[in-house]
Amino acid sequence: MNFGKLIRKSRLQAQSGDKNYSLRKTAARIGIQPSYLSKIERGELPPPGEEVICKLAKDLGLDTDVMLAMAGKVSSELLEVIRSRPELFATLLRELKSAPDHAVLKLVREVRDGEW
Amino acid sequence: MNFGKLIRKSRLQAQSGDKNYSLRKTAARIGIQPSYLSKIERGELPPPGEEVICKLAKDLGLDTDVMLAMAGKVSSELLEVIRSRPELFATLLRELKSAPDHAVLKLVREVRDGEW
DNA sequence: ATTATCGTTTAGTGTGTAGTATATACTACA
DNA sequence: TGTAGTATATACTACACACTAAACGATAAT
Repeated sequence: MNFGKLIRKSRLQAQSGDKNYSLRKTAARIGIQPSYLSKIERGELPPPGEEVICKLAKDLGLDTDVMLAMAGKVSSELLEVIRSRPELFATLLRELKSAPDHAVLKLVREVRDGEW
Repeated sequence: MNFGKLIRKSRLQAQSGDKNYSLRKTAARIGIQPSYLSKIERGELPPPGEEVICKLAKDLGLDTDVMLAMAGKVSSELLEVIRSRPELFATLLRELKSAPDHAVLKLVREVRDGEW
């Protein structure tokens, strides 16, 4: 499932229960042209920029980070986290590159429990 | 200290012990025009792209991730790590955003000791 | 029937990124 | 004094990104 198809699928699903999810209405809420959204959904144009992706994800109830990833991007907020302490986070991410999900999740829990 | 100044400082330092670190020689090794390197060092142009930054860092013995951060960038390798499991790493990074260095380092050590 | 809404088509714009190429000017030294 | 090495100035290129605007044809509602 690529970016455009997922957007269209989610939008149509939303539309089935709420007629405000037509392509035009959705585009209007997001603040883009209907033609642009149409082309994105059909994959005629590549995914939009971060701001538009975030608005779309929010509007359609999708995970922002996943949608950004599908678009080949990473949230600028996360980039800033890395840039603020590049050596530290570069090391951590490289170590975790091939760690299994549960190992990463374990770390998340540890941090969440405030172990410092 | 900004990107250009650090490059120039490091290059001049290297040049004091090895005359192959003139602007021209360095640019030639990196594979860019001397004029371009000059402008970058003086901040007349913004920092170069990832590839050139990496070559420069390597050539001058600087940390690649730090230099990328100074240029407002993050290694495409690390971006790929995040994009491969966006929910997981987005959560982790947001949790660690305001964690002190030693807490992050502790995690690095844990992972390094292979705790899974 | 007509007007409203729908998705799509066609054509084009502005901005940023990542450089190249060539010419000029300074400085030391042999 | 000329020439080798150094830095800087000026001008330009090529391409990707992130969209806008207007009109078109089909379908559905009033």
